[in-house]
Amino acid sequence: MPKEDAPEFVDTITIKDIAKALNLSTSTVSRALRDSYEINPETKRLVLDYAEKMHYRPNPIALSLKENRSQAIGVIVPEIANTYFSQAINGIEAAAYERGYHVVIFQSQESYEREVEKVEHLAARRVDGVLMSLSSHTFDIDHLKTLQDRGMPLVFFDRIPTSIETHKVVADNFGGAYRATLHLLESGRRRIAHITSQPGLSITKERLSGYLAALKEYNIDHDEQLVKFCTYTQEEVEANLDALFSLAAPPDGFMTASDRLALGYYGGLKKRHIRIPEDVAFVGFSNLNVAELLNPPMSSVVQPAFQMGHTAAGLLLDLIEKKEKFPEYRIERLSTELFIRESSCPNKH
Amino acid sequence: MPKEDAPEFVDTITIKDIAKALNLSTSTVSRALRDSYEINPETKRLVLDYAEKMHYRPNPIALSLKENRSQAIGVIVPEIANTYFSQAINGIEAAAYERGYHVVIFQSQESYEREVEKVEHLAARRVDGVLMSLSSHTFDIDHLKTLQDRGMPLVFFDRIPTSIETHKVVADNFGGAYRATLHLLESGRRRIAHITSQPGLSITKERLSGYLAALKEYNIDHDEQLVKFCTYTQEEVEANLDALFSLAAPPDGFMTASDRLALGYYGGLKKRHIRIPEDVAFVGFSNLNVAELLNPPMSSVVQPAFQMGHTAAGLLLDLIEKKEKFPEYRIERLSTELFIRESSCPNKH
DNA sequence: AACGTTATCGGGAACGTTCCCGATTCAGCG
DNA sequence: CGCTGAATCGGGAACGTTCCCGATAACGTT
Repeated sequence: MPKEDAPEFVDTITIKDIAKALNLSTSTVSRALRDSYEINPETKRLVLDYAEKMHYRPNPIALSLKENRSQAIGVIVPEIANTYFSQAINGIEAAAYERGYHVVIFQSQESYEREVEKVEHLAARRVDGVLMSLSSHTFDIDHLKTLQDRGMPLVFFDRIPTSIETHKVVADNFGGAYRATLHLLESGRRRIAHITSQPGLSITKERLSGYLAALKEYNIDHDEQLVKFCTYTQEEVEANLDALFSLAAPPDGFMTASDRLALGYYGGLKKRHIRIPEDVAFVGFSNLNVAELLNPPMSSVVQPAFQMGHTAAGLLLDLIEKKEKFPEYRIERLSTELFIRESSCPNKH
Repeated sequence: MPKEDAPEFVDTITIKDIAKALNLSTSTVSRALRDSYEINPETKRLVLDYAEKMHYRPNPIALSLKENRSQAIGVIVPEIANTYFSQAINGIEAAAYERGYHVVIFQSQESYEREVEKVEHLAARRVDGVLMSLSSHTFDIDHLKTLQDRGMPLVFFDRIPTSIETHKVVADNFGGAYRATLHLLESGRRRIAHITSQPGLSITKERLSGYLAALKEYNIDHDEQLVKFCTYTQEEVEANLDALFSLAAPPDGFMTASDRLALGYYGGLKKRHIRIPEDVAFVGFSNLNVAELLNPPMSSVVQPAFQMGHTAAGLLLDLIEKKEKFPEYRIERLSTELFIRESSCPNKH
């Protein structure tokens, strides 16, 4: 629907204006600006000086139209207001910046519909590639398959799908969960609850496996009542805590996935006056920079978020610039680190 | 530097392809797609069906080139990995989304040079408007003045400049600081340190005024040794704490601005085993969602970050769409809220 | 029968840039 | 002296879309 409002007259100068002013052709100006060898040095100077004086800036939109690329990569994350993702985005931005690309950030808000929508948008905007971390409600990934089939370079990080062939960057979720659980077991806990995200997500499965592997090491059977798959509402936190603590054998340890869940349950436990670490030991899977300042300081498995974003973006840019003839898709697994703090220490005194 | 690599063949269909396939002209197809009255309903159906079948999506880049606008607004914030800003961005995204705009996010990383660079980029990319929060090292704002002079709609939020006339959205920094300081005074503290950001920033000045106004209420003179202007390094935290606690009369209360500073000094105090609130009472100026889980729970002045982003984006879009003939620039001041928690309570027992 | 209307469509310019083809000049060569 | 070939520049198409201006036919009106 065309509006009748006049276009903004951001007094921007074009190559055509320069040509007219200097009595040259647009081709000559264009070549002078790109420092082509077939332009007289004097003419070059003339053009360059005038362009400088008039603050000429090439129009990237015209470029995009011509070259069919935008020098921009799209990023879709579940939410920005999450320590892990904002750190990862920092890494992405750094990598993109180093190689002359822009970053366009979208949020799926953990919603499948929003995600599909954002993917459509990015495709329409002709970004040169897409970096994704799946929403927790995404079970069907046809939208991403067709995106890739259409030739769009695609790289996943953190929350990756299993059924798409491309580069993927993940943290060592298995190892992190394994060591965290083992740590709880070593400190004498035997009823360890695992609070995690949607069962469909890759990270959920890997962390669950790590958790189970540690239990097996201690010959402890998998009690399904101790594993809670969560969305992110507060009511759910309460309901799950109710369920857990009305068990005949309530949990004496918590191993939670993600920043959000860790905080939600940390708060939930404190509200119920369940003491940490006396009553239950607690390890989060989190990138919070305030873990140490919490009450008590929270043990947690930390992912190399910045690094993950950086590598993911690097891989995507390689794909875009076809550094490799036959992209042998690989999966980068970056190691996690377990920080042990008071929340999981054996009772003091 | 043109590369010889073949352009991606994202098999995307254009209006020209449809025209060729249906033996029509591009004009007809274009009009059919826009549901023009002067196109035969049958032809319309034909075109629409074919377009649907072939997944036709208009090329926004071509549109941008023609209309000289991008349906996108640019946002420049000091950093994304900051609770306040990521919340504000959420608000911006929501408002933009409601009105059919995209959001392109850039970080200045608290650096003046980066900020100038990002502003240049946004101008070159022909965003339809810019939303800004100044970096802490930005003292000269000529880059923004010329941006505005060139006709780019511009709205500031949070960290606003004084010498540019446009819409601005801020929190009630004065009121927040005033109430926070008053609260500390009421609980008996008399040597209240104020830790704040760079003196050049608007928010710094306003919060300082609030702090001073509260002191005046209690007839307490302004002791400049108690006010620390900070950048954000850890060494600085230590140095400032050293200075403060080697005073003849060390502080018995802290009123800090920003998430970063609050956390830095909270941690610094704890590391020195200075007890909160016994030795010093503490109030932060922060949007941390974990304030309650800290040790001890941290009192803080909370800004309506989401709301601020939302209104700022709304004002910008009004400006872009020229809803108002003569934009009477105004400054929206949203109220802050003081949450009192244990960190500033009078000694218990 | 000549003309105005209406409905329906096509041609082509324009947005800013690059690039393929030429076109012109002029020095130097045989 | 005519030809080759650098050196230097211009014309115009193309990217995908919209829109102004016509063009054509089939009508209905006097």
